[in-house]
Amino acid sequence: MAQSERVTILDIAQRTGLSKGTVDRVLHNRGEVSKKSYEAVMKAIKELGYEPNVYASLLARGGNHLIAVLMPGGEPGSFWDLAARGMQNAKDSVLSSGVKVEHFEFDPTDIMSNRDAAVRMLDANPSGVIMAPMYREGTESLTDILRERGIPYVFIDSKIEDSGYLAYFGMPMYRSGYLCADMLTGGLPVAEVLVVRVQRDLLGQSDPTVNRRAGFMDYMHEHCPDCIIHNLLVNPADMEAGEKALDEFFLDHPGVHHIAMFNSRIHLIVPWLDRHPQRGRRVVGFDNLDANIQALSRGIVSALICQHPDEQLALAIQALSECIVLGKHPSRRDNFMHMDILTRYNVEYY
Amino acid sequence: MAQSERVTILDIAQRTGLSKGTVDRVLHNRGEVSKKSYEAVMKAIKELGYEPNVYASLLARGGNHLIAVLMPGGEPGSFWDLAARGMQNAKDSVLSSGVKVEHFEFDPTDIMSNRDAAVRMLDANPSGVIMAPMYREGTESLTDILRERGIPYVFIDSKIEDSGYLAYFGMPMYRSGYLCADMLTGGLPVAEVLVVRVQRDLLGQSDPTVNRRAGFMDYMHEHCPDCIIHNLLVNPADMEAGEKALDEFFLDHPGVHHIAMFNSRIHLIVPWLDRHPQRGRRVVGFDNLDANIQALSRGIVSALICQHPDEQLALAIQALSECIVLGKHPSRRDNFMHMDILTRYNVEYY
DNA sequence: AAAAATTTCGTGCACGGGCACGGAAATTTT
DNA sequence: AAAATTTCCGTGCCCGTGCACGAAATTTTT
Repeated sequence: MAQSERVTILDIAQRTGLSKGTVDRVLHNRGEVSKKSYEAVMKAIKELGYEPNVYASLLARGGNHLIAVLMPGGEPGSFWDLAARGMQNAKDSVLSSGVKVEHFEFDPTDIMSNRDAAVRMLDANPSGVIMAPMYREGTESLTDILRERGIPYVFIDSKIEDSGYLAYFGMPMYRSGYLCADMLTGGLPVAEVLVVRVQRDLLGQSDPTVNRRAGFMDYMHEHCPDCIIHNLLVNPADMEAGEKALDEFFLDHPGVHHIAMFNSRIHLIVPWLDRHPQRGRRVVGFDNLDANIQALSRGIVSALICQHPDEQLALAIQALSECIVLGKHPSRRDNFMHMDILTRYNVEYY
Repeated sequence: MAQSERVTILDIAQRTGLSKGTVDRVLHNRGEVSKKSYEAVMKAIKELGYEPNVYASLLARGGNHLIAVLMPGGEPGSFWDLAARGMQNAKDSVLSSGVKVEHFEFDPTDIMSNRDAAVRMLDANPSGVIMAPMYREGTESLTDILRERGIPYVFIDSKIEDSGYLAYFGMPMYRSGYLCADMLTGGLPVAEVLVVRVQRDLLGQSDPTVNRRAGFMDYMHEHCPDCIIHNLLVNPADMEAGEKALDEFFLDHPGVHHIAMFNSRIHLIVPWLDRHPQRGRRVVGFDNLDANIQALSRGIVSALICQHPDEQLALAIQALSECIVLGKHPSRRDNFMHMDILTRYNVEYY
């Protein structure tokens, strides 16, 4: 049974004439080993092809690791709530590896809340961190600390360049805008489309949908150069005014039947679309929020482009946990999630 | 630190006034336990919420389990090859749980080859089996043996009813046909469509695409009742004749611009489409074979509906491994995979 | 050269569960 | 009721690694 002949720490202790304690010390290069025996052990490890037994290791350590997730909270059914759900699922799968996961929420509109959450997180002394960067300087000073302490961190949703992040999981934003345009027009010439956008008044916060918008515009220029692209700004906090604006717009432009939105809030205009079914013949939005899904299966929304915030979290947790427990580095640093196209006919098995 | 209070076998031994040996016996219901103490232990397990420590368990047992995968082999890039790739990936993730995965290939067109692979597989004495049922009786006699030996098995791709399978992972075939029709027509009325089908001459083998075809037809009846649906049979082994048939067909029906196929072989007609770009304005097929993907990104094929054979395998292996190692049963027995819609604009991040 | 300080190393227990062996308790037989 | 079974159960060692503690070896100091 050559296969069951596992090389253990004792084998290499015996081979070198040292004790398992010493071998252990070099394995974790935790010092207190003479150069001579260090090299002897390394040589024996190579020769015998030693590989540590993960189980024994986890058993002994008691596996008390913590992965801290620093990302916004959100109302039930919102984008970040979906992400949180994915986190919950992934939790169990790594719990058996002795890794716990804790969510440090903050208010995405409040920079102080972000700082506060970061401090609380550091106090918890995590072995790894997952974060959604929202404010550049805040994130940078945090990553400085993490790098200093040797704590690996991964970005989700968006990333900040040039820091030593372990991995990034997100969506190709530009490409998603391109795809959105294709889904909206069906590849056929369209005379006019309406893009509904959401007012942003948050200083210092970057708008992640700008790239998406760029992709959308480029597609239109390339495939539909004569199309008129209307824009309508809407305030999510005051949809009454928003609906009034829609009424007015369609009074002036009765020929528009194609509507798109670049963020996850397409559901905001669903009540209005419900009352004006002839207006939105083709409606495309983003993200599988509960409200969006519902509108999709009712046929109000034609298609949703989804990026699996839950899967992002799951993969991030997975990768980070492997790094912490097994010391493995992810095979790819930048991971672009695939974009799923959802229609009312494939949504039910989603 | 209430959180680090793991409930161990000794805790429940103490609680019941018994010893860990006895507790162990009931955990693996290996008998030699009086009814009274059996129930006491079970009660304590419930109350304390005991969960076995996988690592300790694997450490002690030496964790030598084998999952046998009984499914067809295939040329590189083919459907079953994709599945095999998914298997390879999943392999690593369970290897760390002490579970090995072995692929027992067979020739899907040869029933004897199937039998042969099944015998070889049984000889390997697996702890769990994953199989793609192709021949009804062969599969049934195999599952009889497995059930007798208490070996759990899961079906992928298609399933055979009424046997004690642990789980099933596959695609909702009917629904996929429905979706195919929607993607082909774009929800708009179409006058004529062409369905290219593949000749089957394999006796005793069931055609998994019949349900897909039914879904397609139902959609057309409901949304496009006036559409004429043409059928063309093609022999994959003789595409020269097939292309001639296509030439003839379009001579008679120059108004057809919508083409669909119900299996993964849309790539067969791609060379022909290449030479007749005006014919297939809208072409829809299934499955992310390399050849199909290529045709998609070149714009020859408009959309592919994909079912992730690789993900099927990954999930199946995952579920089976959890059952073997942890004794957990999957939360859902029949798992319909979601269907992904691929266009040339979202394919690159797939 | 002896004492002190420092570096290097070995020993032994812990982690949680599997399992064999033998002994105690309950049951059956004589 | 004592002996022989049978049923049931407890003890103890093992899996391979982590880590604390203290001892041995080496170097530095007096």
